[in-house]
Amino acid sequence: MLRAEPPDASMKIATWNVNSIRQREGHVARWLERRQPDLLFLQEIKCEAPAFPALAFQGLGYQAAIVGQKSYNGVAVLGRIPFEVVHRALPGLPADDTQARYIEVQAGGLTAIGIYLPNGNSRGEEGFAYKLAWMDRLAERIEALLAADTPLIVTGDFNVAPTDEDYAKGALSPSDALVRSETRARFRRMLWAGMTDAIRALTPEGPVYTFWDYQAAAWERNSGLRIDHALLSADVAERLVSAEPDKMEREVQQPSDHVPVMVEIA
DNA sequence: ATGCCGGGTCCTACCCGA
Repeated sequence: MLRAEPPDASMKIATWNVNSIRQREGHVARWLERRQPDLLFLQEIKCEAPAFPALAFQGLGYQAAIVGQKSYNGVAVLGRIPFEVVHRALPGLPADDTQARYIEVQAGGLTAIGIYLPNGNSRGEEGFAYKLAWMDRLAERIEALLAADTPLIVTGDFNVAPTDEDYAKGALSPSDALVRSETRARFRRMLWAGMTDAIRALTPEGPVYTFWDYQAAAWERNSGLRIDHALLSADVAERLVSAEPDKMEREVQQPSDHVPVMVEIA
């Protein structure tokens, strides 16, 4: 007689904005071998699916699902556990929106969403309005899943520094789309809906950056931002063991400007 | 106030990032 599947003993879920997967294939492969995540969400792969080096990752035991786009954006997930893709675009966006920024999967008893949230600094107020609308749709998606008691993690490049502790002095203008009050209000809406900011749950104070600009010696001056996040539903947050950026990846040759962030769930 | 660097692409100046 088969017993019901017990919850997975432990899961490691990571996110990484790689700033071109073709430039960072080796970095990702080495990181998979070193850190062994169960799921790794990627952002800014900057290519369509046929150009994604899926075979290289398959050789390391990881299957890929790709939501590609030429030149800009593009997200993917690599998994060493079985997963099923359930959405390849954020529900509620206009049908003619072709920007590749969202992937939703079911894996290990969870719903896991990887996002590349619009930056909002390009194309003036129109670009900022696009960011805010995207955040409204994301909050609605989260609220719908929570209303159905779905164990949930939403992770990725949010392009939001939630508080003034989340960016180095001088790293951003107060009018930047990453810190504007309208942006932060929408991030808070996701927290108020019931999501836990995993990094801040374990490190309530002080700088915990995930991004350092290539320019102006930002890494050397530790002029960073905390904009890559993992938000957890309450039942998942109860199982939270660790949530940290891997700063070693900013030291390597030709790094991404973002480092990976990994969450471990008991 | 702008560029700094580093991706991308109609391959070469320009767009985008945060």
